Amino acid sequence: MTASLRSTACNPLTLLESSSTLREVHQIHCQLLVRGLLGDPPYLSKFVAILALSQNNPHHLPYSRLVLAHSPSPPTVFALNSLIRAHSNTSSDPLQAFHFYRQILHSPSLSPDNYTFTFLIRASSNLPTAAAAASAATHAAALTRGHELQDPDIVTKTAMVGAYAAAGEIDAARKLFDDIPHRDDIAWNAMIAGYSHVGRSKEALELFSSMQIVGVSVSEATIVSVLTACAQLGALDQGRWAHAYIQKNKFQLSVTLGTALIDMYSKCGNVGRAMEVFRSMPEKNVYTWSSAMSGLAMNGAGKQCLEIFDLMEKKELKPNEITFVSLLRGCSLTGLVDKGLEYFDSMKSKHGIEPWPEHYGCMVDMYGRAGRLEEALNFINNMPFKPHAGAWGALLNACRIHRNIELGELAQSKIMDIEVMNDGAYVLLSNIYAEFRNWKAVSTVREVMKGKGVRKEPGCSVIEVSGEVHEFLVGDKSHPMYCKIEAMVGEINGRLKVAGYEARTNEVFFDIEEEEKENAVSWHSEKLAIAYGLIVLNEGIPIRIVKNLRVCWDCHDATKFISKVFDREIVVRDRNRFHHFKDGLCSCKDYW
DNA sequence: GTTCACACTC
Repeated sequence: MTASLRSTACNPLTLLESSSTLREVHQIHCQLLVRGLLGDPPYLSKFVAILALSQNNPHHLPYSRLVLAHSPSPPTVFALNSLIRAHSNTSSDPLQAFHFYRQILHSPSLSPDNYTFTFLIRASSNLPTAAAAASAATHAAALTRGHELQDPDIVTKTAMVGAYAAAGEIDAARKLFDDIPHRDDIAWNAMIAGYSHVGRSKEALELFSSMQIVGVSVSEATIVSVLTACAQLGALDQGRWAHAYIQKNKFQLSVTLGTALIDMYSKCGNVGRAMEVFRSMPEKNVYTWSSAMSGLAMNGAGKQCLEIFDLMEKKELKPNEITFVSLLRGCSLTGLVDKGLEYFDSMKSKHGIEPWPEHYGCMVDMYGRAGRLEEALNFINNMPFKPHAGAWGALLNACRIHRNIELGELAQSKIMDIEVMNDGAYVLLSNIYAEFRNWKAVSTVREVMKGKGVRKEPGCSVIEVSGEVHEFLVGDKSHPMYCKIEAMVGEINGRLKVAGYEARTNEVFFDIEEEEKENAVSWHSEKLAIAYGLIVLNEGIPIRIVKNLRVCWDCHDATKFISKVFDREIVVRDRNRFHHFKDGLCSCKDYW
């Protein structure tokens, strides 16, 4: 042993930080007892804190609780704060944090401080339900105001902004944020992250530009949230800008930042660039690999997705559940059924990972898309737990693709047993009836929906033009350039007709309100967005659209024609994958 | 001490 190592070893607490087995911890604990160091409350607190926050072994946290419970001297706020922090970070039971909080409140000699509240708020935001988290956050806020903490510091307030956002109370978070007198960069980051997190991406980007106008410094965390927002919106221009910002300001390409970049490029349809980032990253973790795989899968590069996974195995990196969701989706979207089954079986046998309902859903989807409906049904019937709505949903979607009414009706009724208000299930079933031109059945489904108060989620498409995001809804007339857009849709329809395109109206009859039925085909939101793109984007610039729902057959056909007739590349990201349209063809090969 | 990354039948 070298001299420097020996001197480190002399400090038991330093040694404790790297201990990964309970045996080592026992030895250090004994040593401290023998040397009488634990009689000193600050020393004891430090011991408890290091142990509680150690990520080396899941048994360290319970052990730290025992140490504190059996100590002769009363706990300090520091020790209890550390336990609250430990339970707010990693514990699967954040409610435990409140147990230690009560201990502070009940002790006559202790009172909570700003640290206590910061960690408690963090614990609140990790509670399982949004309602619980919201009420806990409110509680913490009330306590903070009622307490001698008349003026909670900016750290506590920032944590509260994050807690409200995590609870889905984003407007309450914004109110808190606006009330912080001297907002620092971290407070701005928390608010931007909050918007990104709940999917209010446009507001995230708007707040980011205000942040720059005010002149607050931009950090890695800011850019990560901005990239997340760009990914959700499919805002490639702004995402590229953020990437350039990273390079110009010489930010280190950390694992988090690189992963966010991969995700952004993938979700903006530029998977080639995503893979360049992936290859250039000096350090990667399971998030990085999973993101790359998911990006390849959603862009239809199933083979490469599998290659990445094989490479990961070769490097003996441990995949997690999400890696397998990405992998199985890759297999599913490219029709690699047998390979998919092999991977699915290897989850348990080779990697010791118990499949989630989502993995079963992917398998059902995989068999179903391939037209192997009986096997898909078998897979559902042999699930080790009660099939969730998603498994039946995958089957129902397969029944739509492969036109199977009987099985479709079964799947739909199973979904109704689980989720009465599942609008997607009604729409899929009615689309199956429509394929068979059974309008009576279509209108029955419609009546049932009406009777139960189920509404179809409205279609919405967004397009980014020179860094600005434009949103279109079905039949939306609110855009300032609506007149020109309307004229362009007319031109599109005219030129498509000449080119031999015929509208398929089967599916759309159900999609919109009765009175709009006539024009429905022309007015699906992506058509408005494409028309707008044709008006404002110069020739040769691809039109990129992001849609919240699945593309309907008609729009898919029409977009193929548009790509040929207008000689324009069109990239559409629908609810779960990309369609790259060029010269009258689509990258999905009509398989989605 | 506070802010940041992967998926999900649709």
